[in-house]
Amino acid sequence: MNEQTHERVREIIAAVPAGTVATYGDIAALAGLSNPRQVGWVLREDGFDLPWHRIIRADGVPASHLRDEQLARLRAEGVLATGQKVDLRRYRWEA
DNA sequence: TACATGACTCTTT
DNA sequence: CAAAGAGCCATGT
Repeated sequence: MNEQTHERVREIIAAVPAGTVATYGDIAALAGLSNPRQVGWVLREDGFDLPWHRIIRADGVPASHLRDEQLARLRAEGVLATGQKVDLRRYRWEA
């Protein structure tokens, strides 16, 4: 993994404002990555000090193993979810 | 080098 | 609306 790219991903995620969400694909595109899976990789390896709960899948559902925790944190920021899906049209962050 | 795994996404059934 | 398949790329064994 490229160091610069890695840092760029971290910066972008850190820049996502509270009360909004972004998809893995969004972050990947902004960071210049072709594959969204790389974003997930960065978060898994080095995302403990980042607002990881604001990063969700393209269908509005958070990663399965973090689903509950993420939805809880988002709800606390004012991001409401229908069932397990967040309304991207309303909360999606745009750079 | 080859194969499996995973915080993904898109298209087609 | 749910499920399946195919791309995708970094890592670990």
